Amino acid sequence: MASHKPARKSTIYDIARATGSSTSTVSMVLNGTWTRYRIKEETAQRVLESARKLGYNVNLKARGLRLSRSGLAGMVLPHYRNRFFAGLAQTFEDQARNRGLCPIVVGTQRDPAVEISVTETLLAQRVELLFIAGVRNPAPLNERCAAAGVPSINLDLPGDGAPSVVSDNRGGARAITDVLLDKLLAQGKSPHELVLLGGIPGEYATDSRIAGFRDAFAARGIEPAADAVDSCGYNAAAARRALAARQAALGRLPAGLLMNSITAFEGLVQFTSTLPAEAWRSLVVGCFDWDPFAAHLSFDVTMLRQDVEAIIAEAFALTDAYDPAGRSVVVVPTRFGAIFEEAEQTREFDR
Amino acid sequence: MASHKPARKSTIYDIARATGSSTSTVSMVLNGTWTRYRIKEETAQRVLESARKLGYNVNLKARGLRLSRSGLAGMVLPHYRNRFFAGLAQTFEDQARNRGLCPIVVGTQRDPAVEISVTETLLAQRVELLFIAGVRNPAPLNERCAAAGVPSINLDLPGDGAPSVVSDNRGGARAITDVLLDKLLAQGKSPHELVLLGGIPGEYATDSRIAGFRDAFAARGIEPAADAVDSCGYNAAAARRALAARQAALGRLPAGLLMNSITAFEGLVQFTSTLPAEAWRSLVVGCFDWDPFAAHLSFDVTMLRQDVEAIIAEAFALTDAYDPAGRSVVVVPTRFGAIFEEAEQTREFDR
DNA sequence: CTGTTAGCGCCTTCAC
DNA sequence: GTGAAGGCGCTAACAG
Repeated sequence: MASHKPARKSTIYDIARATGSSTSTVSMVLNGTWTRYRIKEETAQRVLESARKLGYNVNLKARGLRLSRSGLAGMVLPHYRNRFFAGLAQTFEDQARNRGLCPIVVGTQRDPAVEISVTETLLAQRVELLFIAGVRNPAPLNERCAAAGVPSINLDLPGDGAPSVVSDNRGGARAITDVLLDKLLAQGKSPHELVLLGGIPGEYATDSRIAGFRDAFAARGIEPAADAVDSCGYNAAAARRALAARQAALGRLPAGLLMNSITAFEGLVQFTSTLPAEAWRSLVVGCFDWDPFAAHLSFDVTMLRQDVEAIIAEAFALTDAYDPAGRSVVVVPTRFGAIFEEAEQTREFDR
Repeated sequence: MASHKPARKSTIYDIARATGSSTSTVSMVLNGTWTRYRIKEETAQRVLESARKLGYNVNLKARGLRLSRSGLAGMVLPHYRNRFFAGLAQTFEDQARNRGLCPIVVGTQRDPAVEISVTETLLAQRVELLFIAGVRNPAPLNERCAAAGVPSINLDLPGDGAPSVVSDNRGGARAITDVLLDKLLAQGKSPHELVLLGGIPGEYATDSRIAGFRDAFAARGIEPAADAVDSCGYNAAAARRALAARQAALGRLPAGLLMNSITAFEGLVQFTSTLPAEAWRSLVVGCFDWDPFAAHLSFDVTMLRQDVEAIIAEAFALTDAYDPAGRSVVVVPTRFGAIFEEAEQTREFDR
């Protein structure tokens, strides 16, 4: 029974010929609109069966061409290597499918050239909407989408080129800083020991987090140390270097550390792994973003989690009532919790 | 300058009209084939400029329809939450782009119904090839691809429905078991203490790993303990339960543990975190798959890494010389190394 | 050197 | 109830 016809897929013409009916009849039956056109039940059955027998599969390109609707939903992100982006991709796929769209997500490696070319390809595929996450500068992408009349939404960073949905970085930073300050005080340490490490100066998320960090101090009528904020970049190596510098200057590590990304946190872990336990045992640590294993390291670490479900849901909502001229910014709360709570959540995620 | 025409994208007709030339001229110019047809330089420039001005963007659906080539490459996988799948996705995207294809990867959550529907959607989009990873049973998917005349390749599991490329699970298991046995002996412990935990009986990867595990023992003229292999499933909760049972029966944990997945390893970490350090401090642990943070837990753990680059490269090679009747299986070596080596590799991955 | 034309596979009005 | 016809945007002959 091996069908030896891999060359050409069967079309509605084939099945029209096979059933002795016309293409429009076949089309109607296949689209379920046949009841409205009172096509004979029997004809419909014949068509359906023939379609199955011929291994028919709609050509969405042709349909899309005709209907000028592709049924595609696009998303670009830098990579899948942290919980935030992996979660965004996952959730996007689920929600897109629920809406009858075919999700197509592409990683760009934070390379602006790739970002552009991917966007253009997606546009050329006629995606019906595009979500953009983790891009340094979304403006050129938004612009191309606008020119093509395709709604684009920026995730996790606001842009002037399109509506965006962002997490509440400032509020989250405020909350986690509060926790760390309390822990520090409980240890009898000075609030001035608390340091915010990592991120990029001028970048939206970093700036918001710095503001939240300061908010927490201000609420207590105090100020962070003059050198409390070091936006040394997001990666592990940079964090290691920054920590080494502090250690050299201070003769030890600061008592409290708020790391601006899971990769910066990784740098901390790498750095301390070269040190005796006494050097870091009682550190008070916080981190933006999270990782299931990080919860089990020998640190007292509080991790912040972004609500990817809410972010994607808001983004879809924005496309539903898309205003090409609108520059709205929707803010979604961040959540944080004890490390074991986070670990629990991981577990259920992976059945 | 806000273009208020989001409704209709411009087509080659628009630009033909604008430049007073014909659609074929425009098409040739836009496709770069115009030199071959000796179209006047000046005309070409005029077309190009007009295209830019009108914000023209090819409709790949129409082109695909005409050429019956979509330029799309598809991949399905369960999720992005471990290094293996995230790496596969990443590498696939890179290599697909290098070949001038637009990668489209979709997560299925290991839900067979989703797997089927995603495959059909991808086929309907006329992907030119489909890579299938982490599916319980690829046969129905392969079948649908074959019916549509689309090459499909199974990754990491062989199927009788299509060619496949798998990692050398048996060889890897053999190698890592050797390492663990040596460590155990160095501690003066019995090889019979070594346990292989996790995975699914009858599943290809699990079975190969069990075979490799036994190989390592056989090479030394010994045999694992009768209850050394416990294929309790892949998830953390199952591993926790299995460990609890061992602990109850033995009064302590076995001295050597080879975990069959990163999630099972997570179960081990969760379980030991409820125990005093003496209970696990000197455990000898190995793990299939890896995680940057896992390398920094308080365990002596050896992790196995699958070569995603090689897997994807082999898969593309198989599609190049695709034999629809072929059932070839390409085996790619696994690598493993000290935990710090792995950590190093992570770091460079994330710049 | 450039324009005309005929589809690619599908859907939808409009006759019959 | 069903068939014929037009066209979505593009490309590749084939004529000029």
